[in-house]
Amino acid sequence: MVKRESNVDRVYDALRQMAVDFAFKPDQRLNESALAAQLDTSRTPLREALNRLVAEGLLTFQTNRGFFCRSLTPKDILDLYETRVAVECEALRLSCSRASDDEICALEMWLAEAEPMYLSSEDTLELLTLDEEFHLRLARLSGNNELLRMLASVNDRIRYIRLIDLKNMCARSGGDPEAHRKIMRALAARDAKGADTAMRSHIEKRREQATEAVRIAFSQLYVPMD
Amino acid sequence: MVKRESNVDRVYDALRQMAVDFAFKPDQRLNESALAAQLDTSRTPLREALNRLVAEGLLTFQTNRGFFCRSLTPKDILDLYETRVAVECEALRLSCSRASDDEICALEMWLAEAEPMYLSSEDTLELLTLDEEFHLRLARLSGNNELLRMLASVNDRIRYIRLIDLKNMCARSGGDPEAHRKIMRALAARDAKGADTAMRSHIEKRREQATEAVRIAFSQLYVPMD
DNA sequence: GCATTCAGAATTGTATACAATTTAGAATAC
DNA sequence: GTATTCTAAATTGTATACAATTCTGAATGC
Repeated sequence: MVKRESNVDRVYDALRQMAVDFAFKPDQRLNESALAAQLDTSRTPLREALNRLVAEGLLTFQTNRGFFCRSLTPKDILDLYETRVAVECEALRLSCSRASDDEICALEMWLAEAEPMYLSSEDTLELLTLDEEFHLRLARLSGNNELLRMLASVNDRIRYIRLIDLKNMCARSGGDPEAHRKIMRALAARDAKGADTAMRSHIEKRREQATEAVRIAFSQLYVPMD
Repeated sequence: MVKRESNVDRVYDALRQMAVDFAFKPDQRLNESALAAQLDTSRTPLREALNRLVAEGLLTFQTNRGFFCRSLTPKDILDLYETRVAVECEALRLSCSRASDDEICALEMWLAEAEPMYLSSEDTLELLTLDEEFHLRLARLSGNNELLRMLASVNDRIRYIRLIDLKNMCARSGGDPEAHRKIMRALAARDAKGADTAMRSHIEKRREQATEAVRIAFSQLYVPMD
């Protein structure tokens, strides 16, 4: 057998993508043999990858019953949004005193370039990707890799929820394209307190809308024939 | 073969304990066959458990080379302490508005009971456990399970560093037993701002001392014959 | 001495086999 | 019709085998 690159990593990446991109339904049980066949590997490396995803919180596991797509209760969603606040606000605070003018300027330019797309795009998934990228780039300015890692992890876990939220937001165009600029202005002014306030209210607003969007989506599940 | 409980979980717990309790030296390569024999299992479930620990950040993995005990650079330590600030301060902020008087009272009583031990104990490991428990109990008052989980994860990863720190602190009795009470007083008064300040300065002081302690410990490595 | 080469040993990567357990569904009783 | 029991099928749990790769250390050349 000839091998050039890591198979487990490939399987892990593929599974992670599937989990994040809603290929599994909440609470769905994953069939190991079927998944292994689909990813052209055997159950041994597959299970190693699945175990990583359990540790990351994307899947759950029950002895003798297997791996399941993790579902989120409203409480879970609240907890995760609060965690986002903790991570992003602290990262922003650090960025205010650490990021160089050049780095801030570069992010402002990226934002200016992305904004037209953000305002015009019809593709909800693309919007979500843009939004996530802004927040990740912002967090990266803190220079703290752990905070960045945690933000990425939280993002992955609420991605499904945020997509529902954005779909809803597009429909009624209730988004606030100013929010990101406001955060950037405070950062550029090295105004840690103002940045904290702007970030908090931005995430909080998104959380409220997401909760509402999820409520609507759930209610629609009960009248699926329209 | 008769089985009553999960083997992978048992192996995972054992490995985690070993990793947290310094059974592996930094950057040490773990021998799968030896570990499997030691834990009385085979390599298949062992590797599943090891993969979980990689996802948690306690170990690292290199294709075709295996699993390694993760070592921490000074930068890593700084990042982790900053993450602690982010998580604990936000949890405390939430606790200030959410925790019931009864819960706060119960934690104050626990602290009062633990303090004599904290002041007198010679056992550094016991001190560390007490300190970790206070911080975890405090974070639990936020009602946010994700923040709690993250704090536990960070604690596990800097446990080795904190032990070095505490050993050093005991030697020169430079600890501040007032710090925890101060945080509790602000919490009881529902003073979110004061609590934030107290927590920040507490963790920051510990971080500085830990960095110093690690520096001393490292320097001692170069003169090991005394 | 120091670097390089190259078997052989040790170790990791993973497919497979089979035991243990759970699940699904038919048969039965009420 | 509903609940219960039981058997067969499906699925998970893990030990093992062997291929692929890396590591070790002796032999060689400079």
